[in-house]
Amino acid sequence: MKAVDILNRYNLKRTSCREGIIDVITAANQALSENEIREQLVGNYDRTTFYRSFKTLEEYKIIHKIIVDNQLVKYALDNTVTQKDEHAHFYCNECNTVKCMNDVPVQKYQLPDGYSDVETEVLIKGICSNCKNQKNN
Amino acid sequence: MKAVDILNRYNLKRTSCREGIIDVITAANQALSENEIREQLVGNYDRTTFYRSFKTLEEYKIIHKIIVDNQLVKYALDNTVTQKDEHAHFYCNECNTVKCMNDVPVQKYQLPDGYSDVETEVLIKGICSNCKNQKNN
DNA sequence: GTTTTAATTGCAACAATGATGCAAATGTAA
DNA sequence: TTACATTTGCATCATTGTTGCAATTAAAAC
Repeated sequence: MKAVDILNRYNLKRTSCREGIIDVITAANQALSENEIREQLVGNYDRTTFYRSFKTLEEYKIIHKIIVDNQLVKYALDNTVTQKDEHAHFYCNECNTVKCMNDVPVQKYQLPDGYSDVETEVLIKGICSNCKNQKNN
Repeated sequence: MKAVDILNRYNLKRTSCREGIIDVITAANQALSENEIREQLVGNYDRTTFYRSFKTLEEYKIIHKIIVDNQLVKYALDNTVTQKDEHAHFYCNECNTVKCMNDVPVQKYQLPDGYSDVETEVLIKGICSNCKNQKNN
């Protein structure tokens, strides 16, 4: 889906900053940090504008944050946009990339009596296939 | 285990700030935020000291952070100290508390070819038994 | 195409937080 | 009690999240 369509769907104004952020995230096959997105973005935006664009896109659940070790922040398109189910995230300890594992659904957890779950976040850390290959060569 | 013993085990100096932080976290039956810990702490410590104590305790894996929605930060004793297995965390959307679900082990996820996992973090969001009870009354 | 209106931008400014250098204070072991 | 290494508190700075406001821009109405 094109950035314009996504923005329209939520009645958000089509500004170049928002459109750019969505385009960059869509094009990437991994979650990107704020800086990685800024670098790939055409045009230079004020810090505040950039920050507010993210905030808006998050509020409307177009993108979502993934945090690793409470430091590294990466962004990816949200399920509501990609139409996929709740999925696990994978963080590679080698190359520090984050990927949405669309084929790895979040499992159901059996909670103690009285607890009810609404949503579950799963972050798997390890070595990605890319880095594994490089090690074997 | 007493705070002193924990510090000794890692050859960390027994300072009142470190000891206090560990004591407060140990006494609580839920994960606490930095402010919650500071409030319960006897004595007043400089912002930097407090911050550095946390950093040290985290480095030595005595405590660990749990982040919810990338905003709320809570701390709990680490597995290496409590001797428990990798467990899920539960965040209550009502009372905003975080608990270590020691009885809810992290499940194994089947990753795509080439990926290997080292560690998995699970955060389950929902309603805790306390809040559920209050609603039913 | 022009006008109108509401949302967005860029800027200034501030708060909160993470981080470091350094002298004074403290914990630990000799 | 002394000696040494670590930690503390303070000053200071960088980064990041946030808001108010006037200027600008997007979208809708004409």
